[in-house]
Amino acid sequence: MIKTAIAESLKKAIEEIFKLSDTEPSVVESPNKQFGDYSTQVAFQLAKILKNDPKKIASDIKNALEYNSNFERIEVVGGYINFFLKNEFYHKEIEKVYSEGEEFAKLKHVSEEKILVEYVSSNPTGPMVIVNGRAAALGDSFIRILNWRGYNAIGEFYINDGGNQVYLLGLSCNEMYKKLMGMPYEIPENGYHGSYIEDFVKLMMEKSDLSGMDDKSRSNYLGEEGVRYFHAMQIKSLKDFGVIFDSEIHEKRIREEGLTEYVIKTLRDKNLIYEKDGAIFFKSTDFGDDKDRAIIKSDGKYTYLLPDAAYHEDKMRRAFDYLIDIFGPDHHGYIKRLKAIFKALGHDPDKLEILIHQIVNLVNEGEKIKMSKRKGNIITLDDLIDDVGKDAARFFFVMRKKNSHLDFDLKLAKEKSENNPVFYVQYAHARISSIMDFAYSKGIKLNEYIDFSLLNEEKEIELIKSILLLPDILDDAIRMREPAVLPKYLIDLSSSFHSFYNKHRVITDDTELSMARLALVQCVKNTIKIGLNLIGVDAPNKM
RNA sequence: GCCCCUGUAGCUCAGUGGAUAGAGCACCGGUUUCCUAAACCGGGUGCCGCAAGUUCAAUUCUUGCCAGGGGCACCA
Repeated sequence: MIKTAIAESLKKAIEEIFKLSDTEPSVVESPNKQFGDYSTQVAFQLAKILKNDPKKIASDIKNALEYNSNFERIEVVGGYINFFLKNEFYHKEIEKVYSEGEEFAKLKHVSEEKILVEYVSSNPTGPMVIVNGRAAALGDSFIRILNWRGYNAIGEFYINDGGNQVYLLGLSCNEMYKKLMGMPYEIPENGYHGSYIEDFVKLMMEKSDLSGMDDKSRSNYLGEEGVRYFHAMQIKSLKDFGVIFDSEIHEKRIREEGLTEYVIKTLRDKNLIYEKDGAIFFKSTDFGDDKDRAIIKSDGKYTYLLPDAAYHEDKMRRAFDYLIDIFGPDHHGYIKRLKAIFKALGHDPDKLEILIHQIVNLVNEGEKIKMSKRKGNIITLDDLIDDVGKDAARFFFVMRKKNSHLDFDLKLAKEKSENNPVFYVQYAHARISSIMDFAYSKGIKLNEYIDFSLLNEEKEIELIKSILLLPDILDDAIRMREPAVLPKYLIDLSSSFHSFYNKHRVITDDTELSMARLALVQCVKNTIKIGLNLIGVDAPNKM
């Protein structure tokens, strides 16, 4: 917010002196204290346009700016303009933050746009695995941040309960049933092999009499029931992970409502499909794809793309203005064809944004754990939560940028308590709670007049600066679609706090100063709590 | 063969056109009669994978190459 204010006044000054209206001056935090609090290199950019010495331009701008009472002074070094802010500026700002309390940095209605974020959407054929946890943490945090900053976003889970995998799940379960009954069996190669299949079938054998059914009806039955069972299991895991979806959409419903037929008809009317070898192909190459994609197989069954296209049609019919899909790395090749068919259906492809996150490797004792869903040796999200806790898991998943290949070291995470950043941040919060309790026991309360101008120590100003960054950080997270900036910020903020704490006492004999400092750490506490909540991590008062 | 991601300190990673490239961990030393020592303070490391190009300015953008990971269906 400070940056944009400075940028605004720069823009004004530039307009005045040089009659240039379309410059967007970038203001950055100074890399070094000797260069002030903020600085801009706009003079370098203007040098080219104005064909003049950046030094001269910088000092001209400086002269036009000096009326601003927020600045202690403005210095020109080379072509850089460095801003030194008065402490009074920070006092005013922290007072505002203080009055906002736990609503700090929260905005109302910056946009009327309805945003739909689809994420996780794992097949209901087994438990949640680790990589789903990454998608869940990423999507949920992103939605929370969007809404905190005044956007209108909801999260949705798409349940693939209408396609081939339901059939395969049924087959696999039926073969498992036969195995458990001591009959000859053969689990299909591309079927599901995990021990969770056995658990499920055993449960079903207790619940109902499967022996009276023939293979086909038993297979169908187990497939249908299995999808329900595993979906419920997944939703439960996500809930334990702090992720709750605003909406769930069933592929089955999409099919039943005739949306798939609508897609076929629309594409046929536009002459965008053709038959080849008994299958129906969509001309995705017309939209930049590498090759045309089958939407109906020669056996008459739909490929994944067709109902998914219908699902996206459904999203648009529900009057969303902007769609974001968060997919795993194995779906990157799918982006082109999905966007292609989305466009073919008459929608603006710029309204559909697809984000890809990278894989998660589990590492233990320095060795990667090889997992194979097919072979059934998987580690589930539940296992991870049991192992390292929800808070650590969520913090870690979000801490890395989505494009990084995340190595999740289980052993380290388990024994982590001493070097785990999530504890570092939570500890700062708990520590402040403790200070509040102490202050209360000394009869100091916060609801009286606070004189923030008493805060002039270097550590105090640094702490205020750090607090004031939150709105910018959240907007960065949104702009870059990268919640990762938030945990990083919280670590920095906590570090500033711990450093302040070790140098200065909050509660002293000086009541006025004690109150000002108490109010300051209250702001830190609120900021940490807000930040942690936005990534789904608890902010404990005691540790 | 084609496509995607990554390559920065011993390790894990920030840094999405600007000043001397930064944190944490690990390692060594110091700090507690005092609000939580899960903390703080001090100590040092870099052909920013390589090579060209664009630019006043490149770790950042472009291209090529090298290395690691992932993906290339009438699977989902």
